[in-house]
Amino acid sequence: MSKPGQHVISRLRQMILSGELESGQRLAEIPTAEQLGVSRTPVRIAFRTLEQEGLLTKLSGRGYMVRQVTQAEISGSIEVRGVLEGLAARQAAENTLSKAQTNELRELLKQGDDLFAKGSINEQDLAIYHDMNQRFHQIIIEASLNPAIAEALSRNEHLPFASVSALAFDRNNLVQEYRRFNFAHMQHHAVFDAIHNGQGSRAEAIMREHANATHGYAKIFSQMEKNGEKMHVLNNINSII
Amino acid sequence: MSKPGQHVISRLRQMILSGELESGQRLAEIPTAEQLGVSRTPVRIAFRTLEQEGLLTKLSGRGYMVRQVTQAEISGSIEVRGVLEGLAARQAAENTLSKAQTNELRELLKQGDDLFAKGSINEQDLAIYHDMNQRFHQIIIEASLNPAIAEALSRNEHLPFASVSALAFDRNNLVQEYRRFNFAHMQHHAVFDAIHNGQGSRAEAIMREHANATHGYAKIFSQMEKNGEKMHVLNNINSII
DNA sequence: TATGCATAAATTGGATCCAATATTTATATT
DNA sequence: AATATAAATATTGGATCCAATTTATGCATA
Repeated sequence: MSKPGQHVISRLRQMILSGELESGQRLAEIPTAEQLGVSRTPVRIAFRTLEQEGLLTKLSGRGYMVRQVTQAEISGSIEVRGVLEGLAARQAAENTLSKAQTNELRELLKQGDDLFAKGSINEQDLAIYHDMNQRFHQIIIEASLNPAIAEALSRNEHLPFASVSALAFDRNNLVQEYRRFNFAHMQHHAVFDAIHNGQGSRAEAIMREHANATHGYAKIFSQMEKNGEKMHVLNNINSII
Repeated sequence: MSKPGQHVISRLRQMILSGELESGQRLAEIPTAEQLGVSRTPVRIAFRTLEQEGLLTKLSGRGYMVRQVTQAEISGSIEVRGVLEGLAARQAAENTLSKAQTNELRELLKQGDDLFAKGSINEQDLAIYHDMNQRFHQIIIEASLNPAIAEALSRNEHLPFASVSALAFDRNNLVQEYRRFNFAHMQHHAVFDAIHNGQGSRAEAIMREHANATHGYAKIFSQMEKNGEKMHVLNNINSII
């Protein structure tokens, strides 16, 4: 049996993000504790932590609920991420990248070039690009030397406003996804160039536009919502990020 | 005796923000529980909550510590608040203010005009302006209709990057504070005008500049730090906000 | 005197019991 | 049948005990 403790939080978080616990589903301490094979104490702490992370909503007197997010909230979150990552790009440009950061960013861009050179992508390519994209953004946030950015971002990291990056939600349309991600990749090039040349304002502007591309996915969710389809939002979102 | 429960969190938070618990001070569950007259359980939950709020730092195996913030973190936080409040101003302009919001903002600006018309301010004026300023910013954040902004801001609300607003830290120099706050007040006018005229980009730019004015206070803290003075940062910051 | 090891102390983590509160259900009354 | 009231249920909140882990201390040894 896996170690208990802090792991209850991770386990519940993973269950929410994977969609195993559906958006809107109610959770009470006792049944959850029994299900996980632990006592109420760690579950209580986990619920409060996940509530603060924005993954659970408290229902006074009736337990907790897996948070439901509306399309408006998704769009708003995309905007927030845009300005925060834009600030990161600006400050990274002002601070100058370290040699190691420059090298790793160049390597990531190179790998992306190879990926898109074929003129088409498959699901595996998307998975690869997903990881590369995450790393790309992470480096820039680190290079900003502003821990407050990561702190502000962490509140919403499970939400869908992420930069255009990874596994397409609608994987059936790989032609469209190729265009989408190839364009995002070109934006990465532009962001890097601006940062590398110390053009803070330019880097910020491109990064904000880059983040806005994610609105396309928000629209897909919106459409699903209208069609009455179940919106495993947190799940899908997380795949996209 | 006051009701226990959720109040342990509020009490500890207030003790930290007021400076009663000094920055860097260690806190353990048992002594804290005894001091507050409760059991360990609510204290445990409170510690984790306050850690997530950024008020406590966990020391593995040695309890918790009231968070210490460096001057660099303060400056970084000011920048973060700048872009978030800038976004709020932009979106408020795009959404159009409600009649009630327009009226209240106008009333606040009018009261500010009266306050600064005298050509000087005293401590009481600063306290009044503090409340007015908070309300001014709150309305704009609400008018953005973007809850993600408030959510991202909440993570840092106890930190010092706030908009130039309120009780001067260095209250002895009231002439300088008059200039500082009068200028901030004029920026409020400009932000309102831009929002009212639907000029989103302009509103955002002014708001960002407005937030940057707070850097002046960060420098004061920096100076104190160099002089080896104790930096009750959270306390002072909170008074300034 | 410095260092490594063993022991003691401090501290958090988990489980369980009891208390308080809010919600739901059932019942009686009009 | 609708409503108010009361009982029952569900659920969280707090206290306390025990376990596990980490840190601090002291002692022996080189």
